[in-house]
Amino acid sequence: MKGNNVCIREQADPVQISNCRDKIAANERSFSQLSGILSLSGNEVRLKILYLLEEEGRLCPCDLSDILGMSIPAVSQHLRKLKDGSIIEAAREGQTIYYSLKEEHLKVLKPFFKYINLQNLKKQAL
Amino acid sequence: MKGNNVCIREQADPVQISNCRDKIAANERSFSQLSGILSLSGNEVRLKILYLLEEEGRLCPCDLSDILGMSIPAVSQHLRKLKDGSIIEAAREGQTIYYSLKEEHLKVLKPFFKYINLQNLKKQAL
DNA sequence: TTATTATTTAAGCAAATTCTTAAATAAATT
DNA sequence: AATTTATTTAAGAATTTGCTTAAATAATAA
Repeated sequence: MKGNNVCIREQADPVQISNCRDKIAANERSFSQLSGILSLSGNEVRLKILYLLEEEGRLCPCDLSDILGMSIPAVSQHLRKLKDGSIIEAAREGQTIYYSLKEEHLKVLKPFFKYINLQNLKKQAL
Repeated sequence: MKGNNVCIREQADPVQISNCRDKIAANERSFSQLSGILSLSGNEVRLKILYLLEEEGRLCPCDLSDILGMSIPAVSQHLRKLKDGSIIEAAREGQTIYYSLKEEHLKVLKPFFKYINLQNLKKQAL
């Protein structure tokens, strides 16, 4: 960011700006963590995967690929991102690997599932 | 997606898979809408902007640029995305344009602000 | 031990994201 | 009318994302 091209508003409130800077600085970690979770959930395929895991308890890459109509490597790569973000966990059972939601970030995710199901109810009420 | 490279599990439950497909199909619009909001909020800069608008009521690009320490065009382009997504709205006042949160999607956003403030309280409790 | 099944990994590519810089609007001031 | 101020827009570059295809693991079955 260059110094010029900057507007120095006369009406700007330096106290407000300073307070805002403090608020941002005080929550830097939270913004980083939360935006991480949100950007993972903000992909339509991954949001569907999370919703399905909530509904079904656990699912394997093979079934997810079947349900979502996309290739297994594509699904697997989404699952890895979610796992890297500590949003889901894997449990092996023979050759099959079952993925499920981790408790850790469920509080952030639950409202999303509620939103989806609420929209569905509204639709059915018509 | 190619037909081969597909695993046809013997233990796969065709009824479960069919039900899952139905659930996804029934909520296609909701997934699209919600993932849109989440991907907008999933950028750290935009999440900060949304948080600041919630805290302050309204802010202009100039002040946001100052608070966040980034160029005005960069901020302006984030604001446009948020406006295109109906998450914020603009109100002109002379040369200054004030942005604020729209009521429409506040229900989805509110938990994020609560999360940030809760983390902050936890930190202060130490 | 060889083949099959379920999954992951890696390389490559097209598209999307996010910044920078420079130029264009648009309102207020001189 | 010309200048300043606040903001947007556009073009370009670096990075990230999300798929495809092919090859690599890893467990089970023949």
